[in-house]
Amino acid sequence: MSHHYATIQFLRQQGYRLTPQREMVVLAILDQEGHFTAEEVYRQVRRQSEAVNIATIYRTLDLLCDLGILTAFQVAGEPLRYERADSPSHHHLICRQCGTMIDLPDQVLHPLQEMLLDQYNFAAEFRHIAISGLCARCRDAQT
Amino acid sequence: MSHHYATIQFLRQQGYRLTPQREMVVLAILDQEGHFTAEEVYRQVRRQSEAVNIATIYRTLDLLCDLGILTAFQVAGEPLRYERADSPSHHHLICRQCGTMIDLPDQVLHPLQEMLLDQYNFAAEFRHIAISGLCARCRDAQT
DNA sequence: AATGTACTTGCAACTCTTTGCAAGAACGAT
DNA sequence: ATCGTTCTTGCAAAGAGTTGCAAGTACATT
Repeated sequence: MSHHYATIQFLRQQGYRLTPQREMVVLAILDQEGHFTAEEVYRQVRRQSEAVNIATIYRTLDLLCDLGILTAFQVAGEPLRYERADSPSHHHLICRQCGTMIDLPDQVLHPLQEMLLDQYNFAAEFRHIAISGLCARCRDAQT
Repeated sequence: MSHHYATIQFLRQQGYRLTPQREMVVLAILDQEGHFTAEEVYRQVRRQSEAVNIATIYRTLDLLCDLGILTAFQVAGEPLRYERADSPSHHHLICRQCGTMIDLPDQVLHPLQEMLLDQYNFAAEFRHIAISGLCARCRDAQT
């Protein structure tokens, strides 16, 4: 899903119509690195064309999430962020005090995942989670 | 923290002023069982007095979170929910196929919590999390 | 009890996101 | 190439929550 044409084709395959707006959004998100907000995609798209409404951006990003091309996550109090689903799976530690975000590799959750499968017979799917807490500095500052 | 007077005193101890608005919010949340939204607290408080603004409700709930009297959590796509911090911590496994909810004792997350503290120096706070995945039955049905 | 200051509140405006609805457009069928 | 259906979009308004600012008030000080 790294080339925009593949994504466009996939859209059509799923029975969605190919509109210029959707194509521009797809192009814009392939340009982004890491995670991005709807607002950022909007600004990027607007550089190409005035004729796009922010509501369409939101709807398209939502659609791309449903199709598994994007994943979304939210840091409390901040706008929703999107990320390409083909980027390596990872999670975030977010300090509730200072807002620092620490990237967390996927495998950190493997032990928990195995445990839930063993003891609860439940196949947990951690797509893109954000764990809230206190970072080292804010914890030190508190005491 | 089960009696409202204790909470009120605690507020004052921390250097916050005791206003009728804050007292009414504290009384209202002690009335609630389980989790509740800002809107629900607002309605409850409005039954006592017209003279409270929704912004004050939000600010007070926010303050009570900071003080550790409440915790907040959000189910995606739903309004933020608050819960008394002294209620027993509970988590859920939610099957994305059949919707079954499995209760999860708090200590299940302890190993992960310790690991994050050890290796990332991050004090994770798991309050009322919902883990999505597939339960045993739906997994069997799929193969 | 009156006063001053700093904290709080109410209000209105604003941010982020979603939604209803009518107008517009993609695309399969003719 | 045209038509019709159905999907999409733009627009405006609404929902959820936050914020700046001026007015109000709790509380320590006198």
